[in-house]
Amino acid sequence: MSLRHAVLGLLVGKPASGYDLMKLFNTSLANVWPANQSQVYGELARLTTGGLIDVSAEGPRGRKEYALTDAGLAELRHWLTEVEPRQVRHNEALLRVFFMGVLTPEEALESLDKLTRQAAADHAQLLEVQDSVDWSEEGMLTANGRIALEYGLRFFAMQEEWAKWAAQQIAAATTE
Amino acid sequence: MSLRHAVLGLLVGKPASGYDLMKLFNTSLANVWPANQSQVYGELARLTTGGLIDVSAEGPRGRKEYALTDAGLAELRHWLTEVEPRQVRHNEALLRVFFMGVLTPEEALESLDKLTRQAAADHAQLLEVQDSVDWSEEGMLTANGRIALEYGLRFFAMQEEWAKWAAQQIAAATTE
DNA sequence: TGTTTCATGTAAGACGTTACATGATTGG
DNA sequence: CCAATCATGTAACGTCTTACATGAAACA
Repeated sequence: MSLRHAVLGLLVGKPASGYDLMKLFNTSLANVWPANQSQVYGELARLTTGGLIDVSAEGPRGRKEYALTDAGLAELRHWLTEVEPRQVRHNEALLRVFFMGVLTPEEALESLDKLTRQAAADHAQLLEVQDSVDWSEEGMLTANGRIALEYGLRFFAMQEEWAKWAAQQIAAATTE
Repeated sequence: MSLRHAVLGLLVGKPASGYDLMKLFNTSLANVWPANQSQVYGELARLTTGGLIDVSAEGPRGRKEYALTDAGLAELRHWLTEVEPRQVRHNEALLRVFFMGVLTPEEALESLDKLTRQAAADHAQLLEVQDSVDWSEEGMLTANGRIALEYGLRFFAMQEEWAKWAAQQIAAATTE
């Protein structure tokens, strides 16, 4: 049920419409907690019913701006401090590695090479993000955004190194 | 739809019952592609209907052993070589970092410390797995299992380092 | 005036989780 | 004979994806 907390978190400090939130999900949270439009609008309705957010303003084209209520902030804080993070790792890349044995060594190497290139590309893209963001602005998303971004950088670097190493292992076992 | 491919992959070379598969999901694939009993039995029924697997033997207590058909192996190979991996990263730990700004610095440090300890514990657990597995046995799961395990080791090491670094950042920004 | 952007919502179906329900066989 | 293990299946519920449907306002 973390979508709920993603929405609450994005509303901290500044009211936003479903449309605004979608933009945030597609940019800031794209690599952290993806969500689509149906999900967001549905969650906004449920959060409103539950009293965790409310409509703070209405604008043109039926625009509704939602703001966090006290109960909403309390729920977010409760989740952050009291609720144990559940770590469900569905790692499709790893699943593919597990079954790489049904491929020929050539196919396996090709697929690891693809992974390496993908990781390198993702890494480069994050570096671009890092350069394009104005880190001088103060705010929760920029302060902790930098820390989250660093995670991404380290993650992709690790993935790239690992994929290269894995390819070496396969190559070594093949020529053996 | 990777559950399907996880099941197909586990059936490569050796028929197994739903019960057998559950054990594999809870051990080998626990950190790669978790699945529960309902899911597995449901998927076995669907794969049988689709002709990707078939009942190769029946045993006591209604035991049904399923084996991969040619079509099933072809589907697995197709998935591994032709289907683009979709990378949906729902990273709850990172989501929490994003919204850490609503916590006091003390609370934030506490939560990063918890992450550090968790990563260290996970790392240690994998090391135990590494030591307990008999790597001399030849087979797809052991060959590529070692590569997948290395991924886990590197991943947890990275996570631990990163969480420590993040705590330093927070601490530095606080005492500033 | 026409295109783009803003803006919200619903419906169908796939996928996943938890809990319930049942019973045979093995081993001590 | 009793407990543990083996073994399968269903039901209810919640979440996520994809697609459909609609229309107002801004801008060129």
